[in-house]
Amino acid sequence: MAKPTFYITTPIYYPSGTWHLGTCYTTVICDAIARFKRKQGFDVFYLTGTDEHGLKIEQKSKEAGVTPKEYVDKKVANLKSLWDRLKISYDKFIRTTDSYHEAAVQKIFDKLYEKGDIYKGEYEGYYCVPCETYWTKTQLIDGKCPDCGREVGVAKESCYFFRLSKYQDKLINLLEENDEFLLPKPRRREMINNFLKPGLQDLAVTRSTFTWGVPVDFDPKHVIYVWIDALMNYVTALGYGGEDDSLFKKYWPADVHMMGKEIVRFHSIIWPALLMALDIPLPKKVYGHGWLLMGADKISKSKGNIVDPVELSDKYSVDAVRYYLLREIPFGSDGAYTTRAFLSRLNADLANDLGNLVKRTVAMVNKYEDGNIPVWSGNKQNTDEEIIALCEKALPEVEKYMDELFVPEALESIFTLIRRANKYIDENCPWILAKSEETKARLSDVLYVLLEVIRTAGVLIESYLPDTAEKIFSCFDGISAEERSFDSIRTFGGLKTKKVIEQDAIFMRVDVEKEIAEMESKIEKQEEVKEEKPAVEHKSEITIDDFAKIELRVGKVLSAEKMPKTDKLLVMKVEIGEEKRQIVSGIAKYYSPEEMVGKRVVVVYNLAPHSFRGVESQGMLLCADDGKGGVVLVNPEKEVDTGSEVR
RNA sequence: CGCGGGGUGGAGCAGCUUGGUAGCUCGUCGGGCCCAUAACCCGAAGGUCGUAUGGUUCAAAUCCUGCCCCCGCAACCA
Repeated sequence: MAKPTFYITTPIYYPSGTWHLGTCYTTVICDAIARFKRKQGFDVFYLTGTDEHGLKIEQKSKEAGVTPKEYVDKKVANLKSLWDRLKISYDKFIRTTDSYHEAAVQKIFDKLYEKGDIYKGEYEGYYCVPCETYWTKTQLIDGKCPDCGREVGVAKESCYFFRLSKYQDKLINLLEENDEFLLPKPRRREMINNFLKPGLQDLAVTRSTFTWGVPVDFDPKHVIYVWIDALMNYVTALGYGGEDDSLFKKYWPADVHMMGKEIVRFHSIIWPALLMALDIPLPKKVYGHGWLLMGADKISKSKGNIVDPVELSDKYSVDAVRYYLLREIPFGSDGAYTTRAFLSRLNADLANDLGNLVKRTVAMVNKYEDGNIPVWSGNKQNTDEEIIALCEKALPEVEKYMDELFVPEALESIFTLIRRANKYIDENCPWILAKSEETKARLSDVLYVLLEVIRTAGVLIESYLPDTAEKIFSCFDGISAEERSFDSIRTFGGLKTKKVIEQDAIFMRVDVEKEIAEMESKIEKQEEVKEEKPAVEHKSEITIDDFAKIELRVGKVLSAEKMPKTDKLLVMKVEIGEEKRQIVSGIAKYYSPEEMVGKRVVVVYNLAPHSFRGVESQGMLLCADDGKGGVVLVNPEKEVDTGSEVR
């Protein structure tokens, strides 16, 4: 009989920045799930990859002075080596620049077009000529290009649309009826209430403002945009739309699409709609996990994102990193990375509980049994029943959790067993049993029980921490494949190996305070370096005449109030000489209405009025970035009359 | 009233669906042990379970209501 299949995917990553710990989160979780399923006997296909097209890549590569392909090749090589480092057992790595993918995407596009689900229309928007970019009305800043600040014009362009609106009812139905499709549950309501219920608009699925992408084959001026290009990877990777679609036939529909919550929207609305249009069965599950937030560490906000997964792995082992990611972050909600939490977990669970358990047990077997693993008499005394029961129910429990994708809970079960074993040692005091001939038999049983628990833990933990399992197994001389299987731990007593080998500690304790101090000082140094050469992007040079076009005047805030239903907007009345103007500014997060009143400010006087949510703003306040995402008002150093010009 | 989640001992979480002993990990303190990685084991301190000392009930962390505060999504803005 053919094995049941299991198809799991990560999103495909966009190679425009650097890879950090957050990048690893989804991938490591999927890896643990994939390994676990394989071990359960599933025929697993684990897919990951990169989404390599788009304007940003085109721009970044231009800046770097290389071709887009060269640019992404380098990033992808980095990513692959990161995955290798973290022992990611993906079965396939798809790149949207792979030729089979590009060909399949074109084919899919054609098919949708022929079917009438894609049509050619007019895209109307605000176009900034120098930037060659369209903006929506809401993206414009004071009516100007958010990138360069220049005037934009209304432009029309032909463009292809996907009839997303056609699938609205089906999608609502899908999310409301199918409990399993989108998890965790709260995301479902978010999608329904925020996107589906208000109504879906057809989706522009091509661009002609950049060229780095898959062209529409019958209209090559247009490039297929991310929606179809990227999302389709989940099926093209299996050969859909290609010559050999045997993998597609075998593995589709996907069992789990795993992703961060920021892209749940695309996967739970656009993706199923596209599949419906193509008459492809829908994936069974879309899971949007929370984020690994950086820098909740008291140390400082900006420091967290310097955490480099490779560095952490080199310093503390790959499995320490994997364990932290799998164990510490509550799956549904967000978790924050802190160095202290990372090191505490490493110490408490991996070094103290697990590492030390293995070490002390093996040491005792060496000391009291000459390294020979005793034969278990089967006589159960004291707390034997309890620990044996725990051992036998460990796998079913872990399986139950893994079925629901509760990875941290699965690990918790394993460590409950490990902790129980440490207690078992104290309850039975093997060193006392070793003192008398009469208790030798009992000693042997106790040691056997311990070794069997350790083996069980090793078998269970292999999917999460492959290196650690290997280290545990290496303590058992010539352990068989059978003894490493799930089946061998369903009933207690499967340990058949004869001898034990003493190994180095699996995990060493670290001095938490010392390590944190070290990391801090290192981070400070890195920050100093950063300050020396800030990567500021400067605008192109202007003449004094250009500058003269801008009229800046000093104003005084007469009144200020928060604009209802917004977080960031303050509506102010500002006195500028004889005049009073209403100005809306996005500073509510940094300045309260009360503290604004009476403040002198610098106003861009001749800025065209712009309406925010129906409230007109007649000018703009000058603010400086504070470098931490906030803003600071610019005001005259000495008191001057309102209305006076700033030059 | 845009939508949703949450506020439980010093920290991070569970418990709430199906009201009735507030549980776990870390940290702190005391003890034990000596096989082991200053580790392991036991015990203790510490919680009016955001608030109204609101409502329902014999009984509420758990159900209902008002309010406050956090967070996410959306919106909006830098």
